[in-house]
Amino acid sequence: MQRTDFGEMACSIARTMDVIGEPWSPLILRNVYIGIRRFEQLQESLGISRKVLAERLRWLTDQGVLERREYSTRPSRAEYVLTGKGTELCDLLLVMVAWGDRWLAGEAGPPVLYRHHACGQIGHVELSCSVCGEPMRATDVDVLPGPGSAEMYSG
Amino acid sequence: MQRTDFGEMACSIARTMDVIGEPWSPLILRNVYIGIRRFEQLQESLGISRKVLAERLRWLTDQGVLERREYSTRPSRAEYVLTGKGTELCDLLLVMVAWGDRWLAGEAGPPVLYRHHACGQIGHVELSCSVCGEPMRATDVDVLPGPGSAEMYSG
DNA sequence: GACTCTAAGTTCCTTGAGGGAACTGACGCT
DNA sequence: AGCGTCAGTTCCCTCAAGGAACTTAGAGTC
Repeated sequence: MQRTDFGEMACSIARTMDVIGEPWSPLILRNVYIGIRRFEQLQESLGISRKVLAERLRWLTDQGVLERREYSTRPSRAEYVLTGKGTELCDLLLVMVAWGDRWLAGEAGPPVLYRHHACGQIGHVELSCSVCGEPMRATDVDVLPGPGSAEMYSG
Repeated sequence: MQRTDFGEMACSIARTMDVIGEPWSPLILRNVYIGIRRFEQLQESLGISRKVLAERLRWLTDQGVLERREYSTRPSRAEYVLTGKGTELCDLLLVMVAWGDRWLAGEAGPPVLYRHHACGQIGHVELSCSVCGEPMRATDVDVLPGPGSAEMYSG
């Protein structure tokens, strides 16, 4: 639907939304991440239209987030795997999960749990500063124009 | 456009997407966050259709992410401010910025910089575990069904 | 060899959401 | 009275999502 081209905006949020902002894209990414890699499986597990799924997979592949890997050439059979770029995008999903669990899960509790390899505990992600390691949230930062800014407030 | 109702899925990613997954929503949130709070300012700064802006503001207000605050009743003049729920959602934007800056910024560099209050340095967010504080990324976790899961792989 | 099954898409049609421009209502200013 | 501002609403058009059916190409079975 998105006739406005977010990809050209001088804003990393808009540009990120351009890549995975379409509905379904994060869910496709999530499923590939947990091991659902093939067209048929993705279609069934998500209940997505085959047409839209094909479009999204092509887009995500074009963007370098997924890689289409043929495990059979005749007939053409493929699975989709995360690239490095795509794997880092899954970090974003963890943050969405943390927020969704906190604000939208309701009585039933979180639908999925994440066990951290390092400590073996069930936890969620928190944000910290890449420089000092202290917590870094939206309320803890000042926003300044950077080198790639076209104009004030556009990025 | 989204005829599929993500809000009812047993998946925190889908439910989060239901709240801010529509195009423009994250950008509206971002602008409110940096102080662009009024209809006219939002419309002009984003170049969004007035119709769509009105729809999004109503939706985000209904979801408890924004609060419509009238600063004049006659005539009706309002500004939109972030609720606690909405402020925490801005953390998600910081992660989108970090990814977008890293993978999409190109030659020009990041369009916006974020200075951390605690250390005064320009940095970006990194993800850490709420339990042990060590880095926690998509590659560092196991995914397990939780109490609110309807079925395997649905959340 | 014909029949069925599977996987990965593609094609076609309908509906509804996004975009844009114009309009509205209520006031303030001069 | 006339213009400007703000916060929307209304109208129309186009294009994307949803869904079902179709296609292609081989594998397995009788």
